[in-house]
Amino acid sequence: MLDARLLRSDLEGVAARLAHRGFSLDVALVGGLEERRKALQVSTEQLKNERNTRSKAIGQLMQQGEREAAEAAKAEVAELKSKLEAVEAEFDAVAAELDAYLMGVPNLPDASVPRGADEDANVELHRTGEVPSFNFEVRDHVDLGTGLGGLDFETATRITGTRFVVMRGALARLHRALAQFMLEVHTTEHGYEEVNVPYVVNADSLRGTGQLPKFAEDLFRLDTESDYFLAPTAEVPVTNLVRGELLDATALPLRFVCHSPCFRSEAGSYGRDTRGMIRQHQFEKVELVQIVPPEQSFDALEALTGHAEVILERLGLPYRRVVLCGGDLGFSAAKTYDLEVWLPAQDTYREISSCSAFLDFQARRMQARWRNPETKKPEPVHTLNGSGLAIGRTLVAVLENYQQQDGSVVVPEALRPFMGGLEVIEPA
RNA sequence: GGAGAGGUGCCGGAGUGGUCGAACGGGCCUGACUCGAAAUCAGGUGUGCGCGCGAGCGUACCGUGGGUUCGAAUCCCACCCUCUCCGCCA
Repeated sequence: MLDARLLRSDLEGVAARLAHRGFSLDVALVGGLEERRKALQVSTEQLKNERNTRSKAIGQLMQQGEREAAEAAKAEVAELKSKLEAVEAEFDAVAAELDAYLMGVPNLPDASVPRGADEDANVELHRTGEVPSFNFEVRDHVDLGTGLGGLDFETATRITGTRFVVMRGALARLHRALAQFMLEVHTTEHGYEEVNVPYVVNADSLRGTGQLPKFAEDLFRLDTESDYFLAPTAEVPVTNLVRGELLDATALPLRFVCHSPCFRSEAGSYGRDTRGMIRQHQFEKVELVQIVPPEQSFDALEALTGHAEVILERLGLPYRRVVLCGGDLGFSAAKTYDLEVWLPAQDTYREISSCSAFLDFQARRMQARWRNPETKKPEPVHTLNGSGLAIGRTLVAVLENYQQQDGSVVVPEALRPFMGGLEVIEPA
């Protein structure tokens, strides 16, 4: 949610900034609604004031035993009341319309975000790690995983449907080792508190982080009666830890790391990444979330992205960092770095982590505040999150980058302590 | 799932139709006393929204949402949550 005051004071400026991310703000609509809202709010509050004052007077008349005067006053206020109801109904309608529109308006891109319409305009910032060269025909993770007897897409399809996978044996263990390794690094080296949260979240939480109201079709809803949804990312439950809170300055920054499954309907991505584990309805992720004082936001984004990069580096996976252009920015983000890992079989870099600063956008929706010691006033906190990392895609990257000619896969050294010292996963 | 009790401010806890944003106690902050501290005394101490350059004023908020009423923390309805007991269960 954008700052209503900013919207009022500089509607054109806001529209211009939103245009950078390809969103066209309906200036006439917002301006018109805002004008009506103001007039209606002022007059409803005036009428309420009058009603309250006169009702109190009636109370006094009653106590003084002046029944006739009281009855007369009641009749008058009753008249006032019907007028108030009409104005208030109009105000409610206008306020609801304005609010509904604004809940669908994305965050302002930061000034440092490159211009551009889509991912082609994203800017690569650096590449790290050596892209491996193979003197044999590389296999993709599907062939490798199937050959190792550990990835089974057909059985998953029988159990559930497409875009699910069954992992077995050493690969299931490798998958678990990745999660453990990431949690271990982030908790012991990067100062994150591990949290375990519900994977089913309510609509208020989803509105708070920005998945609702606009992106309902991307979510799995448990049933039409309740407002329960499967979490599409731990960002939702973890960021909402502070929803409605007024935090003391000494409590910040908060850093949370959470390993969780993620559920996405992937509506609208039919035909994309249909092979393998790249795009699944269910996958696991280790998520990093930070709640910080406003002035620390961008430093925290650099730090958090760096924390995710450490995982890639320790695993010896080549990757690059790109900064998303305005047009490729997610709904709630002001600035986003994507980390893309090298996938030999696709001969390209693929997203494995997305790290974003949301500034006060989510906090405003969530009413997550801190007491600024300078102003002594409650102000929205700033939120950030990033994958540290997506586990399924990391598994894909490990398999493909560490494959051997005979179809075996070398276990990256960093993972061996989590796999009982196993060095190589041999074909079944 | 069944039966009962209950949800009030930072905490405890009053308040069952009128001047209640809310007694009282505790906590916290400021000041006085003190060399300093304790104790004591005095004062202060919520949040959202709106209007206003501002001091400030208005409005809303006593689990949530509706309703009754001139007026609701207080009455009515629905829902949510917590606790106790029973049932079931990892």
